[in-house]
Amino acid sequence: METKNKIIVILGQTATGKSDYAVEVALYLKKIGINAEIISADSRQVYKNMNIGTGKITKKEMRGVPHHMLDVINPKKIYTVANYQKDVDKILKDIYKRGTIPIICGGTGFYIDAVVDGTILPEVPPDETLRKELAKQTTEQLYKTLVKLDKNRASAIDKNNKVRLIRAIEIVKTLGKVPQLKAPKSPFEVLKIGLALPDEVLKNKIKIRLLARMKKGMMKEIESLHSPKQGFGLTWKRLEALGLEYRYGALCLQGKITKEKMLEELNTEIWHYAKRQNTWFKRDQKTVWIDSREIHEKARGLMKIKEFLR
RNA sequence: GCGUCGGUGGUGGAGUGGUCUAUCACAACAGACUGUAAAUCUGUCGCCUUCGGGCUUCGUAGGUUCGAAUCCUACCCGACGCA
Repeated sequence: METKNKIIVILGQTATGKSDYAVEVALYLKKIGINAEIISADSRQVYKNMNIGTGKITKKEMRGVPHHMLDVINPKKIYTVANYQKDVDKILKDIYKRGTIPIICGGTGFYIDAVVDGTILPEVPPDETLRKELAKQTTEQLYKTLVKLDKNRASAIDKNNKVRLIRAIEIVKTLGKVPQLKAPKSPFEVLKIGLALPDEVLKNKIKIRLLARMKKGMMKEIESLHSPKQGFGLTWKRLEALGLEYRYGALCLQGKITKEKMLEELNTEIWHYAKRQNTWFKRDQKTVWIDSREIHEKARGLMKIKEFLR
């Protein structure tokens, strides 16, 4: 059995049941004599103390399967794809050394692909001072600047996308230009399994899940993240930047919106997020999609995985 | 019953004689994605289309006008006030 350089990816929109399925897969593999370890690919689950709002898997739910990339950093700090890529590369090396198989499981497509495709990101760390300076300018000015500095890159970025414009300028300032993102041959052999649900079913699941999270104490969690005594003392601004439940929860706790409004807006925002995820995932046509409600579909996924590892 | 205000596209809400299929926001749908990616950004959004354009909309029915979502009349509906 050759597992070196093989990666199983389990992806899908939020609320499709990825985490559970990943554990199922790992347990199944164990039964047929293969040890697997799960690597989370979730841009928010990397943060400590963000559990309910991110739907982080619990120790019990892991059922003894090793999990990585959960709770790796203080939510005050900004963690990026580049950090993720480096951390996971290391974990992958260890996993292969142990002779086990990695299962990358999560909904952050950008993170998954950065690892799996071996994307070469420009070696330019964020420069907060420069960013603050540039942020003062209008997008129009920034766009003009970028056109002057790197016409190629400018043509690929929408002139209204301030975040991207700033980052591009930041790269140009140290590298001279934004390097071509070569599509290097992926160092890995990858099987992507995608979990899917019909729109209406997913919308409903999102709704139910949000209410369940409220019951579990989501608001308390957000409140304590904000509190300097119990938690990390995250500013409201930071919480808002973390998005979805943290953003709207923070707005509600500040009294900027009512609880009803929060729940209503969150439902549509989470749905929007799910659709954005889908747009990303659809790009890779090789992904094997299964309906996560159907037991035989899940079994089909297991068979695909078994074949892949042969 | 009388009076006042109001009825605009899936929703909220502009527009008060021509440049109106009708600002804008939301929702809906599609898409982008080089260190914020749960973020950031774009497009479509009455109907038909051979993508040139064609056809029909602003409570309903009439009318005025070269021309009406916009003015007039009647009616219907809603809110408030007076009875």
